[in-house]
Amino acid sequence: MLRADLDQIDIKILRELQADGRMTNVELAARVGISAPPCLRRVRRLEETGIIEGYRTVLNGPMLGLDLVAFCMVGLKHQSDANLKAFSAATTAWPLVRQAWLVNGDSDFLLHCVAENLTTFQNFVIEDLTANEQVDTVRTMLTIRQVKKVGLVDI
Amino acid sequence: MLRADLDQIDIKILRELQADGRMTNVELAARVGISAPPCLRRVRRLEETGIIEGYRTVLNGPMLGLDLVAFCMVGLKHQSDANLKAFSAATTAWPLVRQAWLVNGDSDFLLHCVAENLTTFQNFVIEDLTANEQVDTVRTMLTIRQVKKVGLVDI
DNA sequence: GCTGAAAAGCACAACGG
DNA sequence: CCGTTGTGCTTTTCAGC
Repeated sequence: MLRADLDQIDIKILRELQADGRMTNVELAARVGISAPPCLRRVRRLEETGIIEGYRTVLNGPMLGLDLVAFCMVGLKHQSDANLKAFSAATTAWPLVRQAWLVNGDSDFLLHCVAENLTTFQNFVIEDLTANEQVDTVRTMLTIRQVKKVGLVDI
Repeated sequence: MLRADLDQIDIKILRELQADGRMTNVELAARVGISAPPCLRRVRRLEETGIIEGYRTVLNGPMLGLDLVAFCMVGLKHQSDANLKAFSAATTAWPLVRQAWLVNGDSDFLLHCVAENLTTFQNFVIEDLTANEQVDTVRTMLTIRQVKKVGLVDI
């Protein structure tokens, strides 16, 4: 199932659910203009085909004592497939790293990190990241504030 | 309400809801070990205090024809407060930009962008981003693949 | 494909421990 | 604070169109 197989009602459903993932099926059906049972069938199909990957609750980091968001650009010593896989596995194991991308350009990986404070983050960079045997260079961008916080796919 | 005011049951609730934001209250209550009504009261309190910011449905980008994820590091000509605000407003208006951070270091902003393909993205960079009167420098990192896709806050 | 009705399950409020 | 109870709504299935 690809975008070509979605009609306008499916697109509407995805838009509504992105904005409010806990909307009841009855309200969703009313918003997209069909009755509840076919609406639920459409949602289930979108889930089964994988277009809907899941439902997440978004938490407020600062209220939970997570005051630092940073991005790390990491360059590896060697870019062999085995090294890329080994470093990927390492990022998966580090709880500070919330998302990681393999990228092109100057560095090899971009890490999106969240930590309690600067001390926690620096300890991670020194003790885990730069200490990792795959890692050659680390450049860090500390965030001051998030100015756009959308996450909605524009469909 | 801060993290200090959360007990172990609240923490469990947040963990469960992060992983599955559409879990029913009955199932959530069973998982955290209390009955449904007090569980729902806790969830409502977490919502009202803002620790729970909202519920989102996560979609699969490639299945929707969004095959390109990139990060742009943008430097402004002048970093006055008015310029920062003007550029922040611009990022909000661009649908390709899904998240934007004000950062320290070499550049001023980091943009997380999603586009259909390289052509769409290059058009955005040339026609919107570098054409913006605030913008001085743009450095782009195209992603090859996402190796860690968590999003769960480690609490 | 959709609609409509019916049964099962859930959310939510009220009350008592 | 938690738990129990009860009501109304939602979900979900199963007909029929």
